[in-house]
Amino acid sequence: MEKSQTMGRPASRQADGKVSATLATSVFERLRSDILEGTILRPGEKLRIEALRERYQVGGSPLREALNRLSALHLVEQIEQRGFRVTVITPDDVQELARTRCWISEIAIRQAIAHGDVFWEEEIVVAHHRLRRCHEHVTRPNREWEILHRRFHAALIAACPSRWLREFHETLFDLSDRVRHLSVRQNGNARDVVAEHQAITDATVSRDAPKAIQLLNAHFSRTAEIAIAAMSDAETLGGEAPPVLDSETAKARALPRARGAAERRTASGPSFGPGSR
Amino acid sequence: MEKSQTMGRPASRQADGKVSATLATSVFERLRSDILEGTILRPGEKLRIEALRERYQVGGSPLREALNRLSALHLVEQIEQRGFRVTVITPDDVQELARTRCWISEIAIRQAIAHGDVFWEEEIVVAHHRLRRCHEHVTRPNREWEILHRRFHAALIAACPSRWLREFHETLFDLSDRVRHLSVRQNGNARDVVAEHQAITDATVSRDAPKAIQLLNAHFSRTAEIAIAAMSDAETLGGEAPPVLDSETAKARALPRARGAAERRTASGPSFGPGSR
DNA sequence: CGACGGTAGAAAATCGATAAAATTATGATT
DNA sequence: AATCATAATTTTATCGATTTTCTACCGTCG
Repeated sequence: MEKSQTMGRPASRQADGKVSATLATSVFERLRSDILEGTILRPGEKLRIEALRERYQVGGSPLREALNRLSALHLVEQIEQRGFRVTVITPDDVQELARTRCWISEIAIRQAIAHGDVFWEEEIVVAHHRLRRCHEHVTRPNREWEILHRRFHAALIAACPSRWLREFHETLFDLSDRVRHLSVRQNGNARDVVAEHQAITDATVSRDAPKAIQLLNAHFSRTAEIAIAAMSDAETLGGEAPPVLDSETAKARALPRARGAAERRTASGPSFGPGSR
Repeated sequence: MEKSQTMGRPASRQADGKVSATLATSVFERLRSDILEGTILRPGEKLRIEALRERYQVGGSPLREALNRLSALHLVEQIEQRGFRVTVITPDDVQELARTRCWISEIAIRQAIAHGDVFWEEEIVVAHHRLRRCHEHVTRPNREWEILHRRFHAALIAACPSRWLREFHETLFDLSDRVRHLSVRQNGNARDVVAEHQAITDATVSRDAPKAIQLLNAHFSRTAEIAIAAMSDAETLGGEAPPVLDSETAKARALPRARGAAERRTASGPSFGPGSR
């Protein structure tokens, strides 16, 4: 009987120091994390309020608020009157995303190099050091590495004086991160990421803007190439497969009244882009 | 007694063709519009759920969803546990915003010029023609002009192949538009906006990217300068009507105890936007 | 045999009542 | 006057009721 109070605002575990002040923000972050990770919430997946309420143990209100915020970041898409679903990604999107990243980061890194002080330089070095150390300790990229990787790229442009540019950069980083996670299974390690990051660090700290831009562009492009290759492999076909993910919809009905453990369909659905062909 | 149904989903006037499919989207658009206009919802203004419910005649749920979306666009800022308020703008923000706009639009217009086809060119010409015609018919900028102005700037970069860039552009346009409205009162018209738009159109359609970029940058910079000047004026004057940003803070400092009556101006008025057409 | 239309059920969207936690204002006390 | 306790307000959140919209199914008709 841990559910003593029937309704009203539940106790917010603020003393925890881990959970956010509001449930809406908390579930926003958890959803975001799960979408970026790509293992639980896959592209195209329908996000039914009831199911999410069950999974995240929150009410509908904070859940909807979180989904609305996520839709502004393009991590979920909302179709009016038809609810939310995880945003679908096509190879074209990945290409477009990578190009946009190059453009945005070019400006951002140029501005950062122009405005950055000594502290900024040091922060980059530290961030890169931590990232590399993490790479040495654990072979497979893990959650710790993900965080450090994000921090490193943020540190590079931290001195960019435009908060909007920094934010756009972060938004694009999120989307790319998600793409990378979705395609990392096939990816062996024919890529020396550590060396790439080292080179980027060196060029940036030594204020060589053209070099840093060139290295970053290559970095992003390579990531995109790997992802696109992985997506094509997964679909096992050529051409633009329309991202219509309806496999679950087909088998969703048929249970008018019995839905006790019927939420399991997300567990076994392996298809990344259950190709229409 | 027109309120026969007591609760549940209210009738969405979809047949109207004007109101959005969901109340959340509808109130989102109305809030956005009111914030951009700047006359009703002023910078720094506290957005109390109860008051907004009254004003927009909606429940708390769609209202919170709308506010969450708006906070992702930086039109309102949310402080956890302390609610929402209209985002405050400082002269520094305006400067930063203008610079970012220049950077983003530089890439966008360059890409648009590189990828645009004949149809894109024609759309620009049409958009500009409509904007100019509106200028001739009505002296003072009105809602119609605002829409056409927005469409014109969107048309310029419509051929940019990156949807993210187009969206960033629009976000920044919104914020700038808001700044402009807040500072347009002082501004006489020592500025030939029609000529500026004409020059931008000509340069773009004739595919002269450097020229178009230079003109756009000047266009944005001029807007920012006027706004910053107006903001300084307003601050020194300290009047009531001028766009004193952060009015709440000033008010709180002046009269720490009398805030009951001041908040009531929004009571049960007829929803301001009668002829939104 | 496939397009069409009606219908049932599921899901989305919304409101109102309720409630707890947090913030802010108020008052009392030293 | 500064400080702490208390009251009022606001924010955040749950739940259940309710209505609209969507979707799938099913039988009919061309």
